[in-house]
Amino acid sequence: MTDIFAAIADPTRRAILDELAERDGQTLVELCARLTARHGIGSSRQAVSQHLDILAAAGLVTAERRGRYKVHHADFAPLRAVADRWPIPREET
Amino acid sequence: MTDIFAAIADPTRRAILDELAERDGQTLVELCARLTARHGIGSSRQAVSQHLDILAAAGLVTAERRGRYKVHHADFAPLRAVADRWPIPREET
DNA sequence: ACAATAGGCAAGTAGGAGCTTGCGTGTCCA
DNA sequence: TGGACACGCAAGCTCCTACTTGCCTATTGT
Repeated sequence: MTDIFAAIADPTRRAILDELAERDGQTLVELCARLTARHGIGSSRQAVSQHLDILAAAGLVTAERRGRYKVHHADFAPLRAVADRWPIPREET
Repeated sequence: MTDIFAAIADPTRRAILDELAERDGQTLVELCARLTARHGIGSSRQAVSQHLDILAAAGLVTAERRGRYKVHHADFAPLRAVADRWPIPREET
């Protein structure tokens, strides 16, 4: 279990979480395609795979094998540690 | 205004925010002393100063001159962008 | 006035993070 | 059954980040 703050520090990893939040259960190549098409991120398959490893190590992503595919799911629960660490003032005006 | 996610990615910077959350209005040398004493962080004065620059660039820290001192304040409002980006599930069961 | 204190600026260094490259393994379909 | 597809593993490279080093300015107190 690595540092969750470091996990969300990278823009590409944040885009991956954005993608999985919008459409859960994507495969690796699917993520690559949509990152390129919708986020302007031209990362290679290996690069995205390494990012997924880091996200998984932080507990933010889980994966299950489906035959020759590997389906990825996002779990945002660990982000509570980020949101609750400091007293964020209420949305006001 | 630099990346707020990168700003909170460093453990030393998080400790600085912790310190300012607990005791607002500390000076640079004060922060150095308390980081060493209470967080086991032996960063030099210049290192902490550079961290404060990064936190200020992210809008998380403001500072005001008080004679020969410089007093630092934390502002956690920008962290809403972090807490609100993804749907964090409610404290479960 | 002078020493001590608080902080600032800038160049140089070492380690790590992200990416690539190349090849290997397992699964599905025609 | 063979080829295409989805993914895994590992070494090498590059660039950025955190830190140090050295010197400087400004303010305070005696």
